[in-house]
Amino acid sequence: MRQITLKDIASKLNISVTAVSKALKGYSDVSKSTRDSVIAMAEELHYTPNSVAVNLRTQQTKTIGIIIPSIVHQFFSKVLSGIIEEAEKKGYLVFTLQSNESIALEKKQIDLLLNKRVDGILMSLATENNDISHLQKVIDNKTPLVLFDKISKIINCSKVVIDDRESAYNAVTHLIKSGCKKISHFRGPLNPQNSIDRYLGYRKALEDNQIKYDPSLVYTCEAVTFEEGYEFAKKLYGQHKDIDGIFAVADLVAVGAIAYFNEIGVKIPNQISIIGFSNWFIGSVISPSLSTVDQPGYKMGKKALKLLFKEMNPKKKGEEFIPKTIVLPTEIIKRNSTLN
Amino acid sequence: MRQITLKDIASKLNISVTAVSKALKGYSDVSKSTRDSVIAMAEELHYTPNSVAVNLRTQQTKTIGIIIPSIVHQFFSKVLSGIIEEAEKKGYLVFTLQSNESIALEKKQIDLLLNKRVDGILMSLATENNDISHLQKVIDNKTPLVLFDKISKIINCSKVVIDDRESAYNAVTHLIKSGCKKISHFRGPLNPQNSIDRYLGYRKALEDNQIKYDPSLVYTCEAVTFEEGYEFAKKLYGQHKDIDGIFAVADLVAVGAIAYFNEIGVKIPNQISIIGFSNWFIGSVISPSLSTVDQPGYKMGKKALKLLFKEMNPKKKGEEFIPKTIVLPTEIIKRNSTLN
DNA sequence: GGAGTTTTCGAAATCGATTTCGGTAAAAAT
DNA sequence: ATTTTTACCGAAATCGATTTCGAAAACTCC
Repeated sequence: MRQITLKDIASKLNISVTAVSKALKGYSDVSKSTRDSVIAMAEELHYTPNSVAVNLRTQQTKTIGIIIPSIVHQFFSKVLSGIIEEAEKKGYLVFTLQSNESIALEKKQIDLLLNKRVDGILMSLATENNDISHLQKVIDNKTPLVLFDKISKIINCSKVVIDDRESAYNAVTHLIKSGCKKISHFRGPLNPQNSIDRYLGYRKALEDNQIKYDPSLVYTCEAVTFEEGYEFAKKLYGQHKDIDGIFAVADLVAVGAIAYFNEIGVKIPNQISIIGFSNWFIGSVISPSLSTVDQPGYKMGKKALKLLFKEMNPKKKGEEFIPKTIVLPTEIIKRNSTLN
Repeated sequence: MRQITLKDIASKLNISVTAVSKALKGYSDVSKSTRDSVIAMAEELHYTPNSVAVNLRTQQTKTIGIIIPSIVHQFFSKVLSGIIEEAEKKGYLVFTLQSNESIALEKKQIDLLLNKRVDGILMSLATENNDISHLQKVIDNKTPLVLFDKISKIINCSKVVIDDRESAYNAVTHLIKSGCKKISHFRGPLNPQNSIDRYLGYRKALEDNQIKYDPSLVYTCEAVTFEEGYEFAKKLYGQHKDIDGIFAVADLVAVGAIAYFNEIGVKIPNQISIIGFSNWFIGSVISPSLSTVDQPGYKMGKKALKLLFKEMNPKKKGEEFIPKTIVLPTEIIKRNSTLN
């Protein structure tokens, strides 16, 4: 049983394929009687247009591609979810790919998507990396591209981000306002812009509040895991019994630290306050619940897609598109791991 | 700047489109010299075949569709991740859609995927529901279909599942072996087969160990949330101070219960043992860490895809495909919320 | 009734790649 | 020298839908 085509309908009704196509698309140069019979026959045979053929003809596929470092990840899955839902509403389907933090994979995946002739591409980059030849390729290809969250500053395209520096600044300021005097930072890897910015926000907040920066209070999480949070909490507390605040680059790390302090009986937030980053679900169900910075994933996905659509369908045809960067606001979520 | 086509290469070299196509596809009836010049020119112009055209010609799109109830969900995102990676290796891209537990959306999405002429569809159903007309439509359409995890028994297609009944049986048996005498069950909603089976496994385990079933010890979680776990733990403990074991339909519910007992100072696992289901990440980082049943999401995704490919590419053409059901083994993960 | 207008229709081109089939020229065989 | 084989090439059909353009048919109007 093959798929029903226009030809099938045409031959059943003894008219031309042209007439059938026009009838179904509501052209004015078909008589009401043929239109009705065509529609009836299409209904009867359960005709659905072959989008592959339509795509070839119309030169657009009504699909977009998205590449994210990882799918099994609260934040990215939220972004993904937002994008897919929004795209579906506008009649677009989404190819999802995960780069697993590998630039080589990213390059391959870009090629796959371009081969599929997607109408646009959304990306969050693997790691902050200067090799952006594959991104340039997308742009040279005239395929609309929007980067979000983990972006590259040197590529000229639309972007949706949060202000990591300011968000971190606010988080640390919250610690200071609640009375912390000696604040440690469990930072992220050295390369990604996000973790650099959060680190810089941490330093700025100290500076603005006349707290001397002490490098021995900064630990670098390479993998950004629960275990790192736990281990660094242990190390930190071993060396600095008077520590009273920790700003972690991610909730998972913060949760690891909380686990350690719970274990050894250090009271949170009374003795040590802890604040994380991203607002993962886990932070809301542990004890004490974790104060954190809410990173609006779902919204980011929707915004990124909106930007992409704008670029895909310019108001005036042929108009040069001007890339735009949207900075989404974040919000401090005050829970029980910090004092008010 | 348009995409480069075979025509472009042909006209540059003053040969026919046919020759170019053949050269690139390694046909034997092209001379080495023309082949070389074609390949060189293709390289130079950065030619990539237009897969839309190829798809139309070859009548397959090298894409598959997947519909899951939710993306922002540990288990489903793991399945999704497994599927996408495996598909990519075989040269297929994946359209991801989420049904949000809505049958109406599921129907629309099926239509979308069929319109796109995907080569196969993978699904985990919204809720156990007897309306499977849309699934039948897929099968009538001769599009390969594989269901996983949340399946429908009445539809005749391949499936990948775990044995919920047996897994639950093992979980409850673990509680009993570790000394529990009065065991409560926080079950899932009444309709889904999964939660029915887990409930049945619970009853069977009690029965096989001569423990009388007491309906007042069973609570029904409608939304399967942390909050429900918390509330039911409170209710349960209010009425049955001598309760010593809880089997929760999902880790989230179990974690909610643990939160309550931690709050009121009831010792886990000494006074009450708790076991969950699914092995979500969260269970490994709370205190006490949660014993649970590991549900192999990543593996399930890969198996489901493998089955789908088998149906998509039968060894002998025209051979009738015989649906197959794979039951994946689960494993009890013993952590600190139960005694050994 | 003839000129002009409107309605309705379909052949053909197009999108880009693939593949069949027939044909020409050169090389090999007789 | 003639036939046969081999190597190489390209026109055309195909996949399914869309759209342009020309033409036929029906109708209006004086």
